[in-house]
Amino acid sequence: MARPYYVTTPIYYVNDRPHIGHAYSTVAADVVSRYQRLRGNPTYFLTGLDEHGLKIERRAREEQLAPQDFVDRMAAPFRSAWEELDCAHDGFIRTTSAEHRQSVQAIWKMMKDRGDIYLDDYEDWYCVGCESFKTVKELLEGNLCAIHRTPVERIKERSYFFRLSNYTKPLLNHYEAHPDFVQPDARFNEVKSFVKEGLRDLSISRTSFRWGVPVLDDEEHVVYVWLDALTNYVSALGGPAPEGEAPLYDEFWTSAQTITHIVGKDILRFHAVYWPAFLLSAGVRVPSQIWAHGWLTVNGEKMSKSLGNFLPPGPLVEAFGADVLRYYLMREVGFGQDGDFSHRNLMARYNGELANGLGNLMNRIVASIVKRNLDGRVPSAGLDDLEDADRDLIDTAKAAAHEAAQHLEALAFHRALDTTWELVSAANKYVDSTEPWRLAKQGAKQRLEQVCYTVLETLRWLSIMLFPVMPNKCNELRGQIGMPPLLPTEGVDLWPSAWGGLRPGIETRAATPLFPRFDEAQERSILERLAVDSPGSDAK
RNA sequence: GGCGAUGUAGCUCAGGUGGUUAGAGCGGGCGUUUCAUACGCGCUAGGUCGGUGGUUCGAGUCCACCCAUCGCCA
Repeated sequence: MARPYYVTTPIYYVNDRPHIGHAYSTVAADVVSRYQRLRGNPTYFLTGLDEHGLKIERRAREEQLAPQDFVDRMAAPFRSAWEELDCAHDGFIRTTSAEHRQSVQAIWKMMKDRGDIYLDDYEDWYCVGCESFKTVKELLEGNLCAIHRTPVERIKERSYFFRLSNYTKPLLNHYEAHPDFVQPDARFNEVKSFVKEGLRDLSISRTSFRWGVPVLDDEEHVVYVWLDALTNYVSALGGPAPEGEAPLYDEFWTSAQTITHIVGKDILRFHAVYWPAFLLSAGVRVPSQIWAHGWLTVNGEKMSKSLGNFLPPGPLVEAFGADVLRYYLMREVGFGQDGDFSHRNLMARYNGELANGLGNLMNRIVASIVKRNLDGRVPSAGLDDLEDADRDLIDTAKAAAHEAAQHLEALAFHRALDTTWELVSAANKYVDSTEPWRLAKQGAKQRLEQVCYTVLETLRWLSIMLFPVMPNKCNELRGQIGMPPLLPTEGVDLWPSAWGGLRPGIETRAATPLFPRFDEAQERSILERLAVDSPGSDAK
C-alpha cells in the first residue's frame, strides 16, 4: 500500500546566505524524507528559495544587476550547502520560475472565483523606513514608528483583499478536527488563541514594487509576498491542477498520506493560519501538519546581523563532515525547542557518543575479535543456542528499533537518537559481560561465534536505524561488517524488525575507525580554524 | 495589559490519570578490565523537585496566591 509522504522546508529568502539555522530545518526535513524512504513510502522532499520582494529589487539595483540575475547568483550557495550536507531534496523550487508564477495566479483565480478577493482602499499609518503599514497600537506616542522613531505618514493605498475574516470559524473547526495540525502543542495554543480573537481581512497585493507575481488581470498590482511564497508547496508539484494533469501534485498533495511543513517558529502564523485559509478558499486540500522548530543560538549568543556571528554550515562540514554535523543538530536539542549550537558540545558528543560509543563498539568487534579469531568472516549462529545475555540484547534491539521508529514518525529526532544510543550502550555492556576475547583464548568457538554474530547483527540494525541521520557513516559501517550500502526502495520496508538478517560466511572488511577520536590538540586546532572564542577553557 | 507555557542534581533534561528510599545522560570522584579509538564496564552525586499556603491518610504530580524566565497577541 503506497503511502505518499511530502515533506518541505520553508523557502529561504534568497537575500540571505545559508547559515546554521537554514541547515537545521533542511537537515530535519532530509532526515524525515530518508526515514520515510527507508520504510518504503513514496516520498517527496522539497526545499527552495523565496526570490521576490522589495528588498531583492533594491539589492539588485544596488549591485547594478537585473533582479533575475541577482537571485540567480544568490541561489547558488544554497544549492551547494544542501549538497554538502547531503540533503537529498527531490525538488528545489524558486519563486521566480515560470511554473510557480502560473500556480500563484491559478490559486488567486480559485480564491477569486470563490468570491474571497475584493479590491479596496487600505488606509493606515505607514513607516517609510520599514516600508510597511503600522496599526495605531504599534506606534509610540506622537505617531512615531517604534523601530525608527520617526513620524509615520497616513497613507491610502488601493489593494486587493482576501476575506480572511470569513475563515475564522472554518479554521477553528479544522484545528479541532486535527489536534496534531500544529506541533509542538504549545505553539498550537498560540495559533488557536490568535485565531479565536477573530481574523481581519488580509491585504494580498502591493503596488509599491514590481518584483513579484503580477496580479491576474491587474498588472499594476503584485501578489503579496506570503501568498506568493506559500504557494511554492503546491507549485513545485505542478499544482494546483485538475486531476491527471500534474502527476506529482496528485500523488504528493491531493492524495498524500502525510504532508508535513517544517518551519521556524517565526513563520508559524503564515503557515498555520493564512496558508490553510488560502487553501480552504481555493478548495484545495490542507496539509497534515505544520511543525514549528525552535531557534539555535551559537555558543550561547543569538545569531544576528549586528553581531556578525551568522554561522555558515560550510566550514563546519569541512571540519567535522556532514554526518557528524547532522548528528549533532538532531541530537543536541529537542525538535521544537530552542537550543544552542556549541562547538565544544559538538566535539564532546562526538568523542563521547560517536567515537567512544558507536565507533569503538564496531572497532573492538570487527577490527579485532572477528578479524583475529574468526578469519574476518561473519560466523554462523543458531537461534536455538541463545543464552540469556544474547536474548536480552536482541530484545533491547527490537524495542529500540520500534521506539526509534515511533520517535522518527513524530519528528522527535533527539529522542530517536537517545533510544538508539541505549542500544549502543547495551551492546557495549554485552561485549563486556560475554568477554569474547576470553572465549577465543579458551577455544570456546561456538560461543564466540554466537557472541560475535549477535554484536554484528546489532551493528547491522544500527546501520539502518541511524541511516536517516548519518547516511554516509552508516554505509561505511555496513561496508565494514560486509553489508552493501542501503538502497531504499519504494514498496520495501527496510526498517529492522526480524533478527538474523546478517548472512553467515560473508567477509567483514575492517578499516579505519568510523569516528576517530579528537584529542585535545585537534580540538584546539579545530576551534582555532573555525575562529571560535574559547572562554570555556577555564584552566587558568 | 490579555492568553499560554516554563522553573526538578554543576550542565541538559525525563518524571500518563497523586502513593514505598525523586530518575537519565554528560561533567566530577572512586574502582576495574585489556578485545578496542587511553576506548569499555561498575560504583558514586545525598537535589528544601522556584516560594508560600491549602486539599488529602499521602503531592514535583491537584488548588490558590506570589516570584522569576520565556513565548504569542496587543
